[in-house]
Amino acid sequence: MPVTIRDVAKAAGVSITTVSRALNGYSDVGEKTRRKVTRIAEELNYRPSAVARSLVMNQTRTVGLLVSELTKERAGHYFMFQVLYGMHDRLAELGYDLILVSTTTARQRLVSYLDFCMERRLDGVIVMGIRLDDPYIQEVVDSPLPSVVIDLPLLSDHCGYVMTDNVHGAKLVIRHLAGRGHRKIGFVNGHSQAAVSRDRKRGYEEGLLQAGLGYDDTQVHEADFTLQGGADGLKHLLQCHPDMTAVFFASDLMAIGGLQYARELGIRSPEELAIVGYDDIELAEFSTPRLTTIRQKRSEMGMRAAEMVVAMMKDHATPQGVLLAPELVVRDTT
Amino acid sequence: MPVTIRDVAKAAGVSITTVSRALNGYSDVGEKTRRKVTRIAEELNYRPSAVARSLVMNQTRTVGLLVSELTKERAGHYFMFQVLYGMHDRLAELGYDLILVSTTTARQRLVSYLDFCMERRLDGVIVMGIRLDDPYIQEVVDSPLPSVVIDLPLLSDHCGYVMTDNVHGAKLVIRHLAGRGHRKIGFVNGHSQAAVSRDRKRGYEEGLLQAGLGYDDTQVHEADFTLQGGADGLKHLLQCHPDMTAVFFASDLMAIGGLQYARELGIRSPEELAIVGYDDIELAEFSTPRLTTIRQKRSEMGMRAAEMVVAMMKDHATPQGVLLAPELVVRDTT
DNA sequence: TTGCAAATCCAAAACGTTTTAGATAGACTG
DNA sequence: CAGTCTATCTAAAACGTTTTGGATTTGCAA
Repeated sequence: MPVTIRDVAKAAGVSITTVSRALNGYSDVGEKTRRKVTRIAEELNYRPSAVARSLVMNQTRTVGLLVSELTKERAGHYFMFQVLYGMHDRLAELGYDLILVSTTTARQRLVSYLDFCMERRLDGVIVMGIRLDDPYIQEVVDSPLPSVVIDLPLLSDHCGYVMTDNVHGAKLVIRHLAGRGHRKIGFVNGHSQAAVSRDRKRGYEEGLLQAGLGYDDTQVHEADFTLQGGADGLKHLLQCHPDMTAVFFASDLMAIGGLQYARELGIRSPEELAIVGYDDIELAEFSTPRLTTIRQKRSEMGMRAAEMVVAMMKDHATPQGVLLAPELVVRDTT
Repeated sequence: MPVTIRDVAKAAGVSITTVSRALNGYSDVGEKTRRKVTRIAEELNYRPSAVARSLVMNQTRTVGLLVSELTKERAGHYFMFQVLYGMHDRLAELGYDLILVSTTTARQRLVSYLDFCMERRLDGVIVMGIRLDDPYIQEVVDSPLPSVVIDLPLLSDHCGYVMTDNVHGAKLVIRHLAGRGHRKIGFVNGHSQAAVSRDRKRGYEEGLLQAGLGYDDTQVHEADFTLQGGADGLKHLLQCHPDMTAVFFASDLMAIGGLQYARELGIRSPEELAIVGYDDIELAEFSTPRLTTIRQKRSEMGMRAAEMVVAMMKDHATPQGVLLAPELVVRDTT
């Protein structure tokens, strides 16, 4: 059995109060007792129980990560992994831990996501990969639990969000392509139940208008965010518009799928078809030809989400909507 | 403040003991009191505090996931994500939760990984992405905490492992290539500090001998597990052995890197160069040409690890070494 | 010496559960 | 009717911390 504060107190010949206060750096404990207690705690290899502490302090210093993509299609991980990395790293810095709350957990226990968080007494929660039609969405907004959503503009009393400015990102793409002289630009979007899809589509549209190019609904094709979806999207677009000279894909994975499909048809990029992706995942730099894309600062997204949820938890900060700036990365496909 | 067992007891007009026993399905509580208690608990939306329960039951029903790759190179996620998925899913089924314990957490707190687990009173731990020269390795083996390591054959009193039979997997590759008539087969291995690299190299070697082909050290090149590493590896191999007709890469990502490099040189696969990868990540099926590879049952790896650690925790099962069977997936590059 | 402030220390309560060891009441046995 | 058994309930202890409110000691001025 692990050594408790009582053991330390006994060995040091002081009360458990003193041990607690000595170890936690309170000022009302003498210097030599403090040293003695510290030494003995060290010797006994004492580790204060986080669970006992949580009980009495009424906070677990734990935030949940709710990710629904963990269960279904897993195309999301190219994007999510680095967000997770940044998030976890910053949380650790701030002294918080991360526990996984995929929706499967909730479903299998037949309790709602919120109930799970309540039972575990989580201090806050970060939500990622959630769709507009996801039933959890309402729960997140309504919940009094401090929460931050990634890639979905939910703002309420206890809910903030972090995402990239996708409208602007898509506009950057169109401006870039128009600048290269393209007049007919297609768009393979992600599924309509992602908030980012709506924004990127709006950016695409506004970008076209600003560039003096007309918007044509038939030049847009909606797919999922997978390789296959990208290939299918391009195929469909080329059927309707064989004279298209550039295509914008709403994710790098889809763009790479499109690139492969183009290669199969013997269409060379960028000579015959310019291609632009979105996200700047690692693969974008290593595809052949290297993919022009919009960079999202993924690990920063994670960090900002972590910071916001912590601020809400400990300083009762009011939730905010954070929009990160996208960045055009020009490589070989344009 | 959340509603406690005391509130329920008061509202139901019984003792807290009875509430506890009613809700936990004990037999020494009358049917009508049970119904009443259940109803009231429901009405008050009572959620028993997992932390209070953990304290008194002396178990947190939480296992830690220690993954070192979360912090450094992130090539690992193509492989790890689905392992994580299977692991988390099975753990949830078994009533356990997963908490992230990347090494950054430990480092930033200046406590060892084990101390972290002790403080949080984790019931067990699963380790992934660890290297042979990782300092944590010793801690894991020595620790009395039930642990399961993925892709590293560590077996001790409290430590089991789950991995694919990599020797066999590599042999399958060589047998397949030899069967296709290849006489000179190169090997781009992962870094030497991965246990899987050693095994795959051994399988490569034994496979060659069994096929009656000689083993030649200069036909092996060691890289990291990245796209770039694969490209560099192939480049190096082709310089020494321009007459090589097939190359086996120790990961799909490296193989895809090699494929790209080959395309740049105008070398067609499989006509001029057969290529085989390892892992069967999603990308393998969508590369052009589609990649022949060895499938690892990633989500099963996660599940088996979950099951083992749970068995060790609650049934004091003795740890085991689990070797999963690899599977040759023949596609277009051979 | 007395009084008082400051510096140290500590007993006990509290956090929200589970579990132990009995208590109470009703039913049955003889 | 006494005794025993069973069914149902509960008071209190325990888990390992933090915190509150005070107790004790020390040092120093009056």
